[in-house]
Amino acid sequence: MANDEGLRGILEAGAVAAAAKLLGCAIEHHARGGLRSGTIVETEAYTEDDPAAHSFVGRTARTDPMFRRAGTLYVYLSYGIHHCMNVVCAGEGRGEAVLIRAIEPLAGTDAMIEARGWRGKPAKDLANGPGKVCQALGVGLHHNGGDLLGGGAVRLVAGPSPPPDAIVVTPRIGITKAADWPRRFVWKRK
DNA sequence: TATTAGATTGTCT
DNA sequence: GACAATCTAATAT
Repeated sequence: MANDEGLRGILEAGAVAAAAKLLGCAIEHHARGGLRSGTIVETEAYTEDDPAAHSFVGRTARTDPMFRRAGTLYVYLSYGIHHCMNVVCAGEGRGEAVLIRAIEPLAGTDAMIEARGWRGKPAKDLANGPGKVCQALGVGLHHNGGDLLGGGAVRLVAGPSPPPDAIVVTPRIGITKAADWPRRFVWKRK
């Protein structure tokens, strides 16, 4: 585990390395209604040489935060209805980020269920997808460009690292380019 | 339980 | 005008 300074260093090391080490860390959203947080259990790395990455096309108005310094929160809207959150990695102008694909509810589970209209279904499936993570945590486009390490409403908190043998690397899903790149990291528990 | 098809909005060419 | 880093629901096994 590491403190905020340690986290920043991990992020600056690059998206691939950061994706593996972010497993076990927690995302916190400090809102008026209460604290909502979850443990990161699935990530996906996007680098500047990745055809599937938004940054591959170049820096645009939408992907601008992705080119900022490590620790920046990058939120984008997908398919017009779902938003996904990323942790910007590397350094200024690099265009690397880690997509938070899934978390395990830690605190404020009731608020998540109510926000998502989840009706008595297993909490395990409450945020097991990129779009669900944002919706469950209440993270929206207005958080885009924020600093996860700067004490904002949305924070990244260090947590216990899962055992190396519990980390599974698999091909990516839901994209049309370079989908077979093994850059999806899943914390598999037994 | 696994697989297939449809929905829906912003951004880029 | 077309595409996109997805989710949900319904149908088949």
